[in-house]
Amino acid sequence: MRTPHATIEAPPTPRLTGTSAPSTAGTVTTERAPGVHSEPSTDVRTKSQHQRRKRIVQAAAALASRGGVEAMQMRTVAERAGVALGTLYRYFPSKMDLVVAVVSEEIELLETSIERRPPAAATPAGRAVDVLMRATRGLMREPELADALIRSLIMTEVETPFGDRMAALLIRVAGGAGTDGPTEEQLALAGALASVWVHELLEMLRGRRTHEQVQHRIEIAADRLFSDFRSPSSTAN
Amino acid sequence: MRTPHATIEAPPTPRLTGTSAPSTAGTVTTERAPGVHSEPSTDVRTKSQHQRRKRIVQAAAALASRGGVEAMQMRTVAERAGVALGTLYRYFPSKMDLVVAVVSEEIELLETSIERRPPAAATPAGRAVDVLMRATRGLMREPELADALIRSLIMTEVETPFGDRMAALLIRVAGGAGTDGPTEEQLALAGALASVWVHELLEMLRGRRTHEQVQHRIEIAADRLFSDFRSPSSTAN
DNA sequence: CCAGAAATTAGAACAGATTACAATAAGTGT
DNA sequence: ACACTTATTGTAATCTGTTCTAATTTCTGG
Repeated sequence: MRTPHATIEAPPTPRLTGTSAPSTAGTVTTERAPGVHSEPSTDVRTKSQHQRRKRIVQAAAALASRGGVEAMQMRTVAERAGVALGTLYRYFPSKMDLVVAVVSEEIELLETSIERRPPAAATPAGRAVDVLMRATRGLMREPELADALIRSLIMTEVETPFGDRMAALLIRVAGGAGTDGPTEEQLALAGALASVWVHELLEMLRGRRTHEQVQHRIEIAADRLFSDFRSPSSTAN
Repeated sequence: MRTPHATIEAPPTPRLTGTSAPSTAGTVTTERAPGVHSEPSTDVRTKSQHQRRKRIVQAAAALASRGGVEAMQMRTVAERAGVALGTLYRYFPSKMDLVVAVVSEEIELLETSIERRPPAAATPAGRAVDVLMRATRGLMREPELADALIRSLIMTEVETPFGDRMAALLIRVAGGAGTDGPTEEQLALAGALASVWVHELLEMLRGRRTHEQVQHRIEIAADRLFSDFRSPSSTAN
């Protein structure tokens, strides 16, 4: 038998030598290595490891853009990235971890895009819808990839900053968080909207919704969920 | 290469001989066999097929209750159900189909339970929360199973009556549908609540939410989403 | 009860993810 | 430069879902 998942010691290096860990955002295998102090964050042993990781994620994304997860086979990824299969597994303990890494990049792209051109709608709900639909369009440009990513994210044991991250983003654009961060309730509502979005996205990927239907449904949900979010004025803190 | 999934002809028998199909609710392989007339519903060739199917689903559920999907291996299921691997695959073209079948049973149980003891809360939202939390408790009795099922459902290519079914149930208990069925908007709202529930359930399974937190979040969402559902009175049709 | 159609079976075969391992290359501290 | 720890590489092996096949059994309609 074999360990199904989780509870693996630490990523690549993190032994007591305090050397490093190639992984940056991925490799979130559910358990922290006990006794191992902090994490020098993006602390990678060498630059070549950074690049190696990058090559891997890149190769993975490229492959996934084509035939989806199916096409993104570990052997192929390793080959394309120019690393040995074992190495690939050292960086990403499972295919899911790799997928998560790919997604993380996508989200970062979205966040950047939002910063560059913030949603302009008048109401908090409107702005939230804006963001979600922008994300939707972005993802739907590569349906195979989107499908693979979304599903994998939902499936995985791996820590998924996804929902929380999207929720935080929504609160931000809706203009919700006071100086001491968002309310419990706001988090709940934003989280709810995020999960509705994910669900609609999945339905769209399954071909059971058109872009319009998705937008409509998200609008309906957003209107209700974000109705008493702070209006665009009253920036009291 | 091999066909990844979907678009398989018809379940077990459905050729032109109009014989039958062992499968009852599962086996939703994304495509109907073209040209094949209606479906005599629960029309199974023989009773033994009914039983065989039952044994299979039963075995699958039992296994999943233990180690989750991981433990529910096709070979093992076949063995436990006392059928050949090939037969298992004839009944359920893929593991997902089998999982769907297992879930269907669970949902049926819930529906029955709801009928037997309808939610008593005063508001539509309250009743919806009642139902969802009851479902949650039921599922959480077998965490491994629940986890396996929920995830698999989200992952699969297979038709998932899940969301829609739960949405329908919610509308029913909330007292929403007029004679000509629920509104588009009601469907959207109930669907939204259902997806929030699924998400929270997942988070709970991941150990990131307590039962209370889930309830709280669902209440918050339900209050907003079901606020203008028909009040408990005015049963005009 | 017989002939043909469909189902079931046992078991081999295949595919892709994951693991194991021995040999070699790199990086580090002194 | 040396000894030592950690990474990387190749490659074989393992595990599990899925497919295939030939032989056998079960049905169904006369």
